[in-house]
Amino acid sequence: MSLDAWVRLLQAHAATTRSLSGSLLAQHGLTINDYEALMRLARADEGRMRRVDLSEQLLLTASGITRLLDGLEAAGYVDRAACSSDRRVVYAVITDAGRDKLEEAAESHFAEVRALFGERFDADELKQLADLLGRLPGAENAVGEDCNVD
Amino acid sequence: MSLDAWVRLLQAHAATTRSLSGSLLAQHGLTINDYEALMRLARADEGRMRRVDLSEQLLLTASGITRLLDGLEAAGYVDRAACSSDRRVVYAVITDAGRDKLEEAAESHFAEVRALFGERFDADELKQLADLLGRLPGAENAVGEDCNVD
DNA sequence: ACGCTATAGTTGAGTCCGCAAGCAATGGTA
DNA sequence: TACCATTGCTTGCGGACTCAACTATAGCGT
Repeated sequence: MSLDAWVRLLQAHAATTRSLSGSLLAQHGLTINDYEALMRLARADEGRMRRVDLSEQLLLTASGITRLLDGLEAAGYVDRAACSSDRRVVYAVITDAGRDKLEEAAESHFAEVRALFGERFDADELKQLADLLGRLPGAENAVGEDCNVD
Repeated sequence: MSLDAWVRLLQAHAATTRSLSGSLLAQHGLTINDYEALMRLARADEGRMRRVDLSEQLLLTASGITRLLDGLEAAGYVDRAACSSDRRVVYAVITDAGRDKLEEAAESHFAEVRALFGERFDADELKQLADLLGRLPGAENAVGEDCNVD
């Protein structure tokens, strides 16, 4: 059995992410994970999530989320909010500034993703790719990004 | 157009790499990149490569390679060698200990990759996946890992 | 022979993130 | 009620990596 698939997954991801993450950072000062966090918060009920849930979706550890949100809070894109029913949890809430930032970043991010993938695959192939990759563990947390473009 | 493919690529890679890289580190004390570097050196002519070429294949910067090799040198898996025709280049040469380590690590790494992918895809799907991912930029540096199992 | 630019490599500072350890609140169980 | 394991979150430390700045060599053109 050839292990090409895995090696390509590794390499393709590294290269693709580097390019996308790089311009996101350069143009908007956001990490891929910053972006994903904002996106998830924006889509969540009342724009807020528990840190644990966020960490699960972003595949980061709890401490990783703490630091990620530290940055987003410092930038004013996210706020903290207490939970009335469980005093251990500290909600992360997206602010208006956060939504603005997300919208601004999404536009160019989408354009790039579309360019990268649209150039190389047709609709059927994209579907295949999504299907195949979707079987790998962890992929169940993936959410289509087209929901918030409508 | 749905961007699922990209999101899944991101998530699937993160999860897959975390698991594979984790056990490689836990069982053999090697990073994925350590492993890839040793593999590439082992396969190279005379077991040596210029640092620049290595960095291009591993998709790391020159400084990243310097530090990676620092570690492998300290562990005794890699040596330095001068180039007679160009005094700027410092070859990285895999040592016998390095080859031993690689062989040892490859065994369990393969088993895991095989388990992860073999469980979820049949031969045709693996081929499709490799083909599709191979079109992404950076993937041309991917080398099938089956070459050194024969 | 001189200077200029390009290339190979290293180093310092800084970022992102995981691990291990810790604290506080929660929800059983006795 | 008292205890205790579990859960949510934060913090100190360290690893891997990048970027920018630097040194040294190479290979021009003049």
